[in-house]
Amino acid sequence: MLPELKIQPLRCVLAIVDEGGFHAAARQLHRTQPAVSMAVRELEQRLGEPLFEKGGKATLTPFGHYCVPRFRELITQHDRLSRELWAQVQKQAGHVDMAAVPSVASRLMPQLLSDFILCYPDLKVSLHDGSADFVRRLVAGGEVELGITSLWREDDELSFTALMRDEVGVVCRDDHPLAERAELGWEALQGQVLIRNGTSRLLEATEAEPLLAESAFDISNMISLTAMLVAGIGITTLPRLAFPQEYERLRFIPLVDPMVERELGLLRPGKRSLSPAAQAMEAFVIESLRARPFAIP
Amino acid sequence: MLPELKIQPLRCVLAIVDEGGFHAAARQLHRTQPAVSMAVRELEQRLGEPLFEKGGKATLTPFGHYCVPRFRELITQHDRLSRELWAQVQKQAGHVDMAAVPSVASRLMPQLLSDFILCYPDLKVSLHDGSADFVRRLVAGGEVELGITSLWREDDELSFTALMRDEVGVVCRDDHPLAERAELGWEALQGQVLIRNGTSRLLEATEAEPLLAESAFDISNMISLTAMLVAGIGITTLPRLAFPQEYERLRFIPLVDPMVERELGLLRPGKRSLSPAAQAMEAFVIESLRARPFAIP
DNA sequence: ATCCAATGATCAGGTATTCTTACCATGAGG
DNA sequence: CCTCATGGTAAGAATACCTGATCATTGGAT
Repeated sequence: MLPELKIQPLRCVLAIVDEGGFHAAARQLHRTQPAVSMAVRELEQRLGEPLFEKGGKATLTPFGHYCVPRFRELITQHDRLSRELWAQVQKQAGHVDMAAVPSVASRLMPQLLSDFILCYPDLKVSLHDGSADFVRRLVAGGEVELGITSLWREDDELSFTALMRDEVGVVCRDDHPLAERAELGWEALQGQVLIRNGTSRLLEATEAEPLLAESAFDISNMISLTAMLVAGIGITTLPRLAFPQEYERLRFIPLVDPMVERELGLLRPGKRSLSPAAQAMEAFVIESLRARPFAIP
Repeated sequence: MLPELKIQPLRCVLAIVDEGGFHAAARQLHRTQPAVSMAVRELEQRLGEPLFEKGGKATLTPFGHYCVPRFRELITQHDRLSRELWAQVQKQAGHVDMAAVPSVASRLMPQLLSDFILCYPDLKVSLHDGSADFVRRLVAGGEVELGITSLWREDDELSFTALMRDEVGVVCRDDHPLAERAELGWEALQGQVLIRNGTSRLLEATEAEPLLAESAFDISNMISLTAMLVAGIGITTLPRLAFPQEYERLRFIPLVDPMVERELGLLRPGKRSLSPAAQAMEAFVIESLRARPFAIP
């Protein structure tokens, strides 16, 4: 019933009008002149009404005059869309929603993002941060496309790419008896006031697990935790990256017996694919973190 | 450089999304399922980015989600335009600019237009009126598409279709000595006060031409002319259709010696073609006036 | 007047595109 | 385990499309 207008014939008509002739139009369109003639004729008989006068010159009929601005409008819309999609695919535009664990968000992401926008100046990035589980839920729920986190629970809906090792150490105030030690074994911590935190479960299923039973506090908030450490109330264990190095009085002593480390990496939806912008970010994150100390090759 | 998006593949994508599957989409589009698959694949590799996830079900990628509303927008625009053009061609919409000589405009057009809009309820008509020469100039200049007028000068830019004969007669007041005559020859008018008007040149090159030399007045405005006739100041000649029959005291006496008549007909651009709406009007005018008294078959 | 250059139109031919028919792989449910 | 649904794949056919050569007409120049 309704005629299906194709883009190219419309473009032909506009070219004829703009260039003022079939030959010139053909030149502009990189076609031969008969192609232009036939495209127009096909369009005309599809519409059931001629667009150009029959005699010699390329003159519009009244109906043609009526059509041209409308054709031009549709072509403009088409080209705008085409350019827009192309920009997306070429990563010259787009948006990435991502999430990271707080230590990564504050210690790695600033540099990483500022490098990223140098490569892709027109991409926009939104960064959420929260616990590893929070990050996992954001990725699984599709609210963000990528997460940088540590994974402890396998999930076949998601795919995890390990990128960095982050060793666990003991954090205490500089006047603590253990503060000057270069490294520690877990036995040295027995009897100490140990404050649990969100990362403490890394010690589970290791030789150091008995320590967890002794701990009196469990502080998940990082600000509160550091306040307690600075006040000398106790000690805690943290991955190195989560150690708040901006506090002068706190010390980080690697735990070597047992050696405990978390694997930080990139979490992405396993089945679903990524937006072009997120693909760029994914590749960029992997390349950046692989080039760092403690990287997992 | 920029990919040329075709309408049909986009429609495929929307159908898949709306119907929730390739098979259902194919059914809706009256295509086979492989055609849909291939259309999508072709579009995807033209964009350089998949729109649907690869595994089994018809699920959009993030890029697909990004595209669908934009595709829908473009398709909507396309369909709107398509419907609009179709309505024009089918004469279900459109506009006719036309012009007519005053006698036609006031005596024939009211009925004709009211009949016309019964046939084409959605067409709009603009009617201008003026002297025959004014009508000719409007048509020649493209300001109106059709004119109904009498033609005395040939013009190969325009094409004229004669439709009605309109005989010239003498108009006088009911108490005039000639008022009761059933018909007149030109000799009977000698010595009368003859008022020229815009139609008087019809007498030129006829036996009655000497009368024109005697006339003292030349009144082109119809209101003024009738006022003078009603006042009994003189008599004039007019085609029957231009005779203002609403004035009870005026009489129309056919001039039979010589028999003078004008041909009223339809004037249209000779070379240029007409808009669909004007084509409808042209055919309607010809058919209507051919069915009238004094018609020229 | 006559030639000439330029314009569109036309037609035959080959090439691409795009549809269909038939068949395959996979996964969910009985 | 079988069946029915999904979508994907391959080969043939129909269609659309472009090209190259040729023709008819027109408007200037000579």
